[in-house]
Amino acid sequence: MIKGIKGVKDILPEETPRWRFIEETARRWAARYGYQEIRIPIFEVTTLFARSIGATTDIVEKEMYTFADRDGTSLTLRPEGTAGTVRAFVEHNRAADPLPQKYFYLGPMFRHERPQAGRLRQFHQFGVEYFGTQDARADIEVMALLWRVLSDLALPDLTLEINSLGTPADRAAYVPILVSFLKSRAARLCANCQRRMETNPLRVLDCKIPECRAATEDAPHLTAHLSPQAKDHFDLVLGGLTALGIPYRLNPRLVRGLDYYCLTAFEITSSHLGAQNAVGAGGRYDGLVEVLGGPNTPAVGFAVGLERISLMLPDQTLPPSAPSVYVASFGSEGGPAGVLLLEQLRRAGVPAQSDYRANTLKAHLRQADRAHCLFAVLLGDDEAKRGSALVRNMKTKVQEDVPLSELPRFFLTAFQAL
RNA sequence: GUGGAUGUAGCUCAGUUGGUUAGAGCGCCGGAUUGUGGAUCCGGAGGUCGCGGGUUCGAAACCCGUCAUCCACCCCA
Repeated sequence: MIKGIKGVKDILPEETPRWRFIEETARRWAARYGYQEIRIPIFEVTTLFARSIGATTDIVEKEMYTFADRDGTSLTLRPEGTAGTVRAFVEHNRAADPLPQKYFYLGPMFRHERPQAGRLRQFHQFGVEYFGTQDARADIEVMALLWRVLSDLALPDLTLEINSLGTPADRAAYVPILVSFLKSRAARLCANCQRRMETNPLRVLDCKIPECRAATEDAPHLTAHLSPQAKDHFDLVLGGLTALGIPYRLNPRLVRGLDYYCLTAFEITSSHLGAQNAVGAGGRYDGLVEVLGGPNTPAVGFAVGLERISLMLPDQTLPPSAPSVYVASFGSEGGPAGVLLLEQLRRAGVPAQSDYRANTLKAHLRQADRAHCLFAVLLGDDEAKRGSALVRNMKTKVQEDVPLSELPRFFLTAFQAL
């Protein structure tokens, strides 16, 4: 038996309604905030990701699905959506069009990791990118949009954590201060953090090991070393969140993994997700457009994991499924009449189904029950002869005789009344 | 890439110190009710016991290997 690829899941019909609901909610809120959909390719030239995400990040170093095209060009399945969106922005010279520009995307991403709860090799993200202003209100808007989507979905126990990574210059000035502090505590740090001290000192602050956290308890905070501009920006962002009634928690240890972030960095976590507790994350990446060959264009954005949302989405949040009619036709005259009726109902816009295997009324009604149909149309030879059918309300069991020609209108009005 | 747990019917799981034709519940199909669903009762279909090797008179069970899934580490959405 040929099986699916490790970490790549089928989304079966039982689950597609919840996915559609999540996607529709995301689209609805994106539209309300004035974001337009962009559809970018699922694969790109490898160097795009290496350059934008950062050559030394885990994603680029060991998690990309990379393969050679026939001419030898190295291609990669997209591990995230920002790189492609920015590439499209630059390639189509969108910066020449009026700014700001606000995009959203929705779709599969690929990372070669060991699967785990809330982590797959093909997973799905909803993300937005706001191009063209450094104004803190853009940061606020993006976070508000994310908060609204997740709140609308009634996801439990969400926390918005926020930090400022400062400007690149701020970080350059801060890192030596942090490193010298870490060196003084090196003995108390785990082996990983000892290594991270060299490769990515900021990450040491985000280590989950209690000993490391204790050792870095009184580490100097980046937020205490912000330039005046960065500090102002951060204060405006926090003030804006408060004004909009969006609760947040300052997390000076929060560091985003991707190279391109600056200033605002945020993450929404939930305690209902197991070890992978981040639902979504984002931040500002003012330098990225330029890095990818475009004009200097500030930008903010976020991405959320749809699998992680789905894991948390309470069933009660889902809207009820669309009402449907079951056609229970049988007999030498009822059978053919049922086939016609099915087609007429469907063409009139009434969802209608039947089971062609069923030969008895009992079998038909069992199917109607199982399919949760609101009505069953009982159509045997007697009914076919007189040109009508019995409409049975599956809940109340009340039956009434309705002429065949009037059935489409009958159901349209019945469904409208729901 | 590392560690741990688990692989028996479509699903959830039993299966005694190794011992005949491998079981249950749910689900599915049919009957009891020759034109009325869900409940009940009865019957039926459905299995390379993950795969390969080994030990043994005999393996679902024990050993080795392998694959897969899940969870965790790493990292991240």
